[in-house]
Amino acid sequence: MNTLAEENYLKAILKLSGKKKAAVSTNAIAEELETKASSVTDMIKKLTDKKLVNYQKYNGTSLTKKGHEIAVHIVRKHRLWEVFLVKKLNFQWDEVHEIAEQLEHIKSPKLVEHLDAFLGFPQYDPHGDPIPSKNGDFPKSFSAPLIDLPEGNKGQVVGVSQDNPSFLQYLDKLEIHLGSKIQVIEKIEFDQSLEIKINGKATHISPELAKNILIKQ
Amino acid sequence: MNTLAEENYLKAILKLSGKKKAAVSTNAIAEELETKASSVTDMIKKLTDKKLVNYQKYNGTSLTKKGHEIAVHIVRKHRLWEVFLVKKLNFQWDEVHEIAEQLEHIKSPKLVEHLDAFLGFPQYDPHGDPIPSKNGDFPKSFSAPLIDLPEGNKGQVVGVSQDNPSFLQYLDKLEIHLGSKIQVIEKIEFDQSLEIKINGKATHISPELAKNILIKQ
DNA sequence: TAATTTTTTTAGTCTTACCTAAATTTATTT
DNA sequence: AAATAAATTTAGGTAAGACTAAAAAAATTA
Repeated sequence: MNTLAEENYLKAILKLSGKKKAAVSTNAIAEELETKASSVTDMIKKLTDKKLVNYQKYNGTSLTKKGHEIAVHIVRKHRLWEVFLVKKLNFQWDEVHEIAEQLEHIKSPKLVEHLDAFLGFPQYDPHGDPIPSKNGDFPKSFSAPLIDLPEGNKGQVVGVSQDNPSFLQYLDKLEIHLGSKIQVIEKIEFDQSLEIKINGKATHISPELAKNILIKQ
Repeated sequence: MNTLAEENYLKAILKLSGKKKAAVSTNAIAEELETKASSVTDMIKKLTDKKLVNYQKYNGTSLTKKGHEIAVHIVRKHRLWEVFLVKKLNFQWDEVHEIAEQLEHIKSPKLVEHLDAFLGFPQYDPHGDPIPSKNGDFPKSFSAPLIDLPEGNKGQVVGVSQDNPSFLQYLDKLEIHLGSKIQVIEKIEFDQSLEIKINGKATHISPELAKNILIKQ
């Protein structure tokens, strides 16, 4: 069994290595976990001993098969709990991340499977992120950042690529939710900002925002 | 905010001190938490500094008002989660204690209140134990151990005073559940065992069992 | 390529929460 | 009341996981 700290390291490495499973730098992990590089080196050595990561001095860290499985399972729990909080306990989508950070570490395989069934085997969490199955498979999702949508095209919001509350609250204010239909009216070349139409209303949004909204056409 | 270890100590002291809020011995705490007396002394000093317990060398430990509040709140969370696991996730009553031991430490006041509402503000957990309110008040319950019921009398099972799985599974086997009606046919003076009638069937049970079944007449 | 900067690792500490062994206090017997 | 036993505390140590400061390696710049 793994400690809370170990689980958080595995999760951070998964997040940073992305789909290509690239090696992750010590500094990147330190920044992600808001800790110091020296602490990361210590922990990485421990995870290496447990065969959860591959590590060579000065050369970055990647997850082993076992480490990857564990990390994905934590993500599964995190996202299932988020669905529970929003769908069953009526939380807002910007309130659930922190609580799910705690709940994801509860250890009981049976609990996860019962929760999954209770929620009706959801495929996406309240932010549109895919929920891995029991076996670690992610549902396929075809989406792209709003900023890549060509001028004139329409699409539907299927996810967001951040979960910090201020970002999510701003989306709420703009009345942009999962399922909202957005049309790109104009792409301003000067600063990459966008003129969009949402719920019939025209709005102007920054490229920073548009990068973090995921669209399915 | 308190650590997991601190919370477990407060909970243990609450459990051991009972309704009279009696001072609890160092050894009793050590046994309850399966640790050593010297470790208990260490932690009690820390809790004293935080003004969560009253402690005088060689004279036992009791909870302060603040310590009592925290401990009761943990019990509240534990029991609400047990209700959730049994009522919503279809767990058996002997499976939930361990998982609730983890869930009770999740820190989010809003989560507890939303969960309480979601469950319909239950007053008792799946073992018949009273769930303290948000303010720490326990619902009144009039119950007594089955062993104290006089010969011939009938009563209804409203609770159990243990939650270890082997005890609960044995009750299931005997078809004794919350709400079951029991009549004491005969009290055997020799070994304090009981002849009882449950669901029309006569059964013989040990005094050890009868002490841990709570009855309302 | 040499010098400088950045990244990473090592070495040595700190705190939490546990431990064992020994000392001390309290309780129980004789 | 003295002797013994039991309970409790103190003293000193350990492992996990963090830290700072210094050393070493790698990357970048001049």
